[in-house]
Amino acid sequence: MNETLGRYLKRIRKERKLTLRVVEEKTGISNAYLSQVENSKIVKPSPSVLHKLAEFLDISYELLMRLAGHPLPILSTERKKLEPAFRLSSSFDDLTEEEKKRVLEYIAFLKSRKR
Amino acid sequence: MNETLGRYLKRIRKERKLTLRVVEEKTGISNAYLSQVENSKIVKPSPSVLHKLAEFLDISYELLMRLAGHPLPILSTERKKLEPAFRLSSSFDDLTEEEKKRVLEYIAFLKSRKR
DNA sequence: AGATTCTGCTTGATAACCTTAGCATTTAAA
DNA sequence: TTTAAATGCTAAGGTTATCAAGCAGAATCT
Repeated sequence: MNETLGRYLKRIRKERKLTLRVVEEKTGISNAYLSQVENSKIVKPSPSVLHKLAEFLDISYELLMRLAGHPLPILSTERKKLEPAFRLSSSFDDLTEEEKKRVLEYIAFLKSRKR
Repeated sequence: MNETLGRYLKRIRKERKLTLRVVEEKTGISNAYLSQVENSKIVKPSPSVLHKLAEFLDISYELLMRLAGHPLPILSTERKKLEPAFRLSSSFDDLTEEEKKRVLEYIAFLKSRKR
């Protein structure tokens, strides 16, 4: 199955170990609605809803818009030239040593699963 | 009165000397609906509708989104202001694109948890 | 164990978007 | 001038997004 808005959002939420009700509390979007979005009962949430989710989960609003099938102002292909896909922002430096370790462990974990 | 979506669209259409029905023909958006939008009976047309209008009238989709009150992705000019990117250790490079994305999301999440 | 809370989900209601049909006035054709 | 077409609009209805309430099973507590 290819990546869809609902599948993507559910995966991210699970990765963050968040419940539907926690997301509801922080974003104001009802858990009932979130459930429907995650299970693709709802096709096109409004930009406003997608923006709240992107902000709280700290993921790309632009990606959510694209997954929802909303037209985007600037082609993402053009934008990728400005921001090479896989660079870490300098905010990595802001992490504590403990957190940096966890990131590196997470990378190691991903690699270990490859075989 | 300050500039609203409806007022702006009506002004542009008049400037182009187009009728509601011509716009309907070319965009597939009903003249009835267009009338309601122009007279602010409708507050937030979908991004899809705004995109069709922007294309046909040859005006900025981004501006229409802003006038409609839809959140916008970060503009490319603002994005350039972001601090220079920073590369992680070589182990990061061995990951697949998908895995890199997850790592970045995880870092972003850790950062967001701080406050 | 039994009780209580947590979690994801479904159902029914409301609101907003959007269309089809049609009306009133203005414009243009005859 | 009479008739026909064009134009903007509104009313009514369908479609879709969104919420409030509540249910069933899982997890947790006592």
